[in-house]
Parts: sequence; structure tokens; C-alpha cells
Amino acid sequence: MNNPQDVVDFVHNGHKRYLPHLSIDCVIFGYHDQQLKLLLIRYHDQENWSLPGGFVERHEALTAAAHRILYEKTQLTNLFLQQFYIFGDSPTRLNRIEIQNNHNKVYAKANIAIDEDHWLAERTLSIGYYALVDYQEVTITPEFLVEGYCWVDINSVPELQYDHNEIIDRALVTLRSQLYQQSIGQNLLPEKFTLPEIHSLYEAILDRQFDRRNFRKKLLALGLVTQLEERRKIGPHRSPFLYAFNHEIASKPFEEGTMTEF
Amino acid sequence: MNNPQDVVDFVHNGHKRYLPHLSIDCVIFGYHDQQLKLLLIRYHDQENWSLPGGFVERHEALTAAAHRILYEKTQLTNLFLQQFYIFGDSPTRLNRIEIQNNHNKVYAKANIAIDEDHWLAERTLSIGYYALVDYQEVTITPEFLVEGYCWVDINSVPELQYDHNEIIDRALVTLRSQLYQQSIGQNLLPEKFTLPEIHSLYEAILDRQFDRRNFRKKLLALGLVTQLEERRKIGPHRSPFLYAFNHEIASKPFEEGTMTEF
DNA sequence: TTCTAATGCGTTTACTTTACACAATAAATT
DNA sequence: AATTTATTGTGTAAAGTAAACGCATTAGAA
Repeated sequence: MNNPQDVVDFVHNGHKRYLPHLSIDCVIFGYHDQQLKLLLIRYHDQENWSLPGGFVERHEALTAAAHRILYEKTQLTNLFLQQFYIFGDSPTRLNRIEIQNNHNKVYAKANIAIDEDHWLAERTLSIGYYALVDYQEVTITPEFLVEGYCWVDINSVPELQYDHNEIIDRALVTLRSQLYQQSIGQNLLPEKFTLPEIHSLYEAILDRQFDRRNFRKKLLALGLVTQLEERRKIGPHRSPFLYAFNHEIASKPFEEGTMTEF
Repeated sequence: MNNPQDVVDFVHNGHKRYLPHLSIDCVIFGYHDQQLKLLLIRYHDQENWSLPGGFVERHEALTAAAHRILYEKTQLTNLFLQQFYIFGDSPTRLNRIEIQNNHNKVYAKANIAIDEDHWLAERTLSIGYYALVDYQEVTITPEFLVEGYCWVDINSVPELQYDHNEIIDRALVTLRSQLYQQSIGQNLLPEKFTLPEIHSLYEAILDRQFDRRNFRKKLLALGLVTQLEERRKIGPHRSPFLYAFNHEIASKPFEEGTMTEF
């Protein structure tokens, strides 16, 4: 929605194209400079930032919708993208007056008033998806109603619209818990990467330090990565070996938690 | 919906009361005789069994809706009930003809025809919740359109309607992975229970055997249960101590998986 | 050649999990 | 009253896993 006409069409006809009462909110984690960041957007005339989101088309598979929305926001495809929860309890989601108010401020930019029984003003449940992307590869397409985009550090997320802070908290917990079961790093690292590279990535995501040597043993023991023959030239120091994710093992289906005998 | 009039009202006016395109499906695990079972229902003139489900009222919190639906089906309150996924990918959910067909068979019992653009015939996403109940305490209220109920063993679930088998698979994986983080046994065991009782429960849920002595150590180490002073008389054998769940620890929020250094 | 800052790889120690043995006990049987 | 049987209570040794740590290797710069 890059121009006023698109917005007008969306507001007037969106209910025919999309499932009402349901949105997808994306928690897009970005990795850059050994830091974990988060993509936020701010709509026209809104004080608080929001998570990027979108709607599900009436005959579109849910996962496909999530990928489409992510593509529309970042221009990236084939990402690691995972559903983690559906949010439908927060009182902010049931406060019709606040929701209508916010929408009216946003859509005023396109000279549209959203009345009380407009489809956009109705109660919405939100399906949370999280993705991991390379900060630098994201191409933001300027949308008409979006005033600004920003990447914030995961440790200093401001107060967001509606229940979006809760959504982020839950996304982060899920991401961290899945880090050793799925090949989550895939979109953040080149096909071949060095041990120090994946080491820094994991430290950024989990926000703690790990012993370099034990870390290598762990990844190899889990079968998450394989050491290659090649090395990479990194300047004035010893050339590190390259590693690659093990697809067979890495993409195995969701697992029971790490329970041992029990 | 115990009589034809209720059904007629639901079909004609349900779209005003409930959110369309969205249902809640409940995977109700029952424990009895040291076996883990599952509650299924069969609607009128349907070949396959289904999961019990329902709709979310327009201004009802999602969790509240799940509890209400579970109460309507089982007459039980205050259960351990947990959302685990939202299903919106299965091709069966997008096959309008099959859905309309099935609905027409079901609602024929109330002499209602569901036409192509009826709200019930539209595409529906389903939010999966799972619950654990004591088999014996469940009171099934006979519903007009429901031909039968049954408890099936978790290891012999028949082919179900739509994607309900997939929903069960995922519920079971989630239940098992959360068994040591949340006080899941609470609804299945009396307030005070013996070690052999909770031991059998866990074996049934995880479908494997555990060493009695290590099991006790594990539960105590996790702080999930506390040993009481009292014992229970169990007939011709040594009286076992009673245990109780530790609420403070047990009801802590969702957790990162069991990651150690990493 | 030496120095520096990084990687590669191994060993020891601590902790957690698993395997296993034997004592205690409630009631029925002799 | 002693014995038997089936069950529960608790400790301890062995195995496996994770954490701490030491030292050699190496690429380029001084």
C-alpha cells in the first residue's frame, strides 16, 4: 500500500479479500554487528511503535500468508519463519473505542474515517510469527501509512501499541528455546560460516557468553553443523575452518523438550 | 445445543454472536486405569469422528472461550488448559465443497440446508487447546447434533475429520514437552497423591517406563512436588507417603527449554 | 625473527543421570 | 506369633554430560 488509492481500496474492500478479526504480527529479529535487533514500524499519527503485520487472504494457507506478509515488509523470501502463539486475551484487543480512535488517526492521512462497525474497527486476534533475518538484506518498501521504521536492540524495546510487548516477550522465549533444535541460524549466516561467527550469533540471541571450545563440541555433538575442509582468510590471524548446517538433522520436525530419562 | 430450536438459532444467528472463520478445537486427554485416552465426538451422519470444539464469542477473551467450550463439553471447570497451535494450512480446510457437504449432512437432522455462502461453510482456522481431565469426572451433555462420544486410547486413534489427527499429534508432543515444567498432573490427581500414582500417570503420558527411585529424585529436584508427613492406607502393603504439587514453582510462566550452558 | 591476536583441539573436574540393591512395612497366611 | 508376599522407602556406585581450563597453531604486522 504505497499510495492513497491502495489504502482507500484496502479500507473499502479489504473485508472481501481478507479474513476479518484475524491478523498476523511478525516479530522480525535482525542480526547485525553481533547484536540482536527487532524491526518496528510506526503508523501515521501514532505515538507508539508497532510490530509489522498483515491479514490472511480468504483462501490462502496460513503459513503462506505469513511468508507473504514478511516478503511484503522485508522483500526477503525463504526465511526461517515460525508461528508461536495466538493472542486473544489482552484487554487492549477488546477496547473498541481505543482501536477505532487509533485507526481513525492512521487512516486520516488517506482522508478516510473508520466508523464503529467498520471491519477494521472490530475485535482482532493476532497470530504471532517470528523470523530471523539479516539486518542488512532487508529492503523496506515505504508504505503510505507508515511514518517510520526502526531497528531496536532487543534489550531496549519501548512501550508498543496494544499487546505487542507481550508478543515480543513470547517470541523471544520461543526463539531461545528452539535455538538448538532447529537450524535457526540459516538465514543469518552465509552458507559456509566460521565457528566464531555462529558463536557470536548464539551469544547475541541468548544474551550470554559461552566458552568457545565447549560451544564447538556442543554443536558438533548435536549434529547441527559439519566442519568443512576449507578455511576462510580473515586478515592478520589464523584462518578459521568453515562450517555448514546439516540439513537432514537440522530440519527435523518439532521435538519434545530436552527431557532425558523422563 | 440440546434441541432442534437451539440448532436452528445457532445456524441462523451464530454469525452475530461468534467470530466467523475461527474455531477452537479441544484435545481432551483423559486419564483412567493408568491409560491415556482422548475424547472424540461424532456428529450426525458423519463417518469420521472429530475433536470437540466450539466458537469464540465476539467480545470474549480467547482463554475464556476455551474454558467455556471445555465446560460445555465436560461440565468441568478450572482445568489445566493450554493453547498449543493454530491450524490454517491443511488443504481440507480450504476445500469448500467437502466442508459444505459435511455441514449439510450434519444439519440435515435439524432440517437446515447450509448453502455455499453460509457463515458455517466458510473457511475456518482452528486454535488448538489441550486439556487433561479425569475420565471419570467428565459428564457428557447430549447434544442434538452429536451422534456419539467415545474415549479412545492415545495409541489407537482412528482417522478423524479434516486435519484433526495432525492436531492431536501436535497436542501430544506439546503435552509431553511441558510435563516437567508445568503442574500438568493437577487435574488428574487428588490434592494429595502417592508417588506410585504420579509415577503411573507420567508413564502413561510419556508411554514409557521410568525407574521408581530416580523418578522420585527428579520430581523433588525440580521442586514440582513436596513430600507430606501423612501416609495413605492402601491395603495389604506398606503405606506410601502422600505428596502435593508445589504451586509457587509449578505455576511459573512458560520457560526456555532445558538448555544448560547454551 | 619476534610479537600479537586470533583459532584449533585436548584434558581435567564437576555435576547430572542412570542403574541397581536392600531395608521397611501392611496385611494375609501358616 | 512367625512367615510370606507384594509393595514402598532410601542410599550408593557407575556412566555420561557439561563446564572449566591449558596450550599449541597460525596469519600477518612490527
